[in-house]
Amino acid sequence: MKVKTRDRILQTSLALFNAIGEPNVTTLLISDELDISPGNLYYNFKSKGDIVGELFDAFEDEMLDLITVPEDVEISLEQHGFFLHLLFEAIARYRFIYQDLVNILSRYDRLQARFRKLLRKKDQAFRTICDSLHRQGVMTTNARERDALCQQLTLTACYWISYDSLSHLQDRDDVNPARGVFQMLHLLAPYLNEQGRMDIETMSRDYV
Amino acid sequence: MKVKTRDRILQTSLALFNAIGEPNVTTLLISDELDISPGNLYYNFKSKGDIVGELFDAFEDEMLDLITVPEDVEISLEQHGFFLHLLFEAIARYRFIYQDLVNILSRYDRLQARFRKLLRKKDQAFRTICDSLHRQGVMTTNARERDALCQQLTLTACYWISYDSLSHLQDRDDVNPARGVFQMLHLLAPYLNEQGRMDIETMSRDYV
DNA sequence: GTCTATATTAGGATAGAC
DNA sequence: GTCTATCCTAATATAGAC
Repeated sequence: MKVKTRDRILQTSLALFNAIGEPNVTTLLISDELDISPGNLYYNFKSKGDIVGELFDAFEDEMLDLITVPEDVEISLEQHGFFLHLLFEAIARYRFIYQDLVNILSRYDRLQARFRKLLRKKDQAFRTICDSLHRQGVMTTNARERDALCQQLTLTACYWISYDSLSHLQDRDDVNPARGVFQMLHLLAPYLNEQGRMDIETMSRDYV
Repeated sequence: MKVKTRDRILQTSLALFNAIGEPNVTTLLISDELDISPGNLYYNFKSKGDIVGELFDAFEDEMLDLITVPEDVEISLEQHGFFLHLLFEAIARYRFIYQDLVNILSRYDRLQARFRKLLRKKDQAFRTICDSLHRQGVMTTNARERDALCQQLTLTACYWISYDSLSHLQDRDDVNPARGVFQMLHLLAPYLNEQGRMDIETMSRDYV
């Protein structure tokens, strides 16, 4: 059975947004890429903003799924690394949001509060993980250090992909989450015990 | 003597760009704000891109001035704090560049290489400072830690202002550099000796 | 559901009078 | 140097036939 036009529009829009930036993608470009007419596009979506909105819905769903970390189980460093990997993959899939964040949130202002909420939840997730590592004796921080660290993790998760494509003059297409995960783990490193630091080294080696 | 129209255009454009984002500022809005005609604006500047270009020139000058750190003098933690303060002030003055970075660099592509160069120089400046702190025995890192740290400092300097205005639902106008400086110093903290960590605490207290 | 053709705007930019 | 009037283009969106 054929994929519905509506879904093809979403897929192609996402790909184009990620590739050249949402503000640079016109509805005409999307329909051209799909070999359909602009009229057809507008039959399926009331506006370009609706396409963005629906992609954001999907993004939000994936994120919420991911960053809901249970508070009552202990999390190993390795699990944390895996979590980061999934997180950076999800971000990469919807990187258009991150690459023009201020612009997009200012033009589609219903998205602002929702994105902010995700940030807060992400921060909370990192906090839960840090606390778990602390309880296990893998990590040592006081409350202020932990808060600054988690804030730094949230910021880095948010902007790493932009920074990475800026400094590595690479194709906007092939994004390797490994460097991001690596950088995030290195933020934890100074607060880990000897064993933890060694684990991180091992993980980074297996990774690249 | 009156300020030249040309300069007033630059000032007002900068203010508007910072306030609502460069992509949202039309040439008509600029001329309206100044109570001059759009024709007058175009008499002084060939295009909107030229205004952006000239503001970028000024930004580049200020930055180059700032991040040229001498390698043969030792730098105290306090001096480093002062340097960061100046850096964040300069970034705040030209925050429109940072807030729509990908977008602006993609539309005015002559700026890309130049911005990248600034990033590299900034990274270099941090490296010089870290090395000096290391020589003074204030800071201890191996080469890899130092590189990851400097990269993290560069990234944070670049995006802190966006992140800050995102998480603190504040006016885009009043930007306090203190939080940014604070966050940057806290990235160094785990690698400092006892005295250094205490100095940072003192500095952050005096600061807020 | 899909097309073609067209309306509507808005933004960047120019011409020519003063 | 400054203004008014206007042009050009590109982008969003709609109408109506098939």
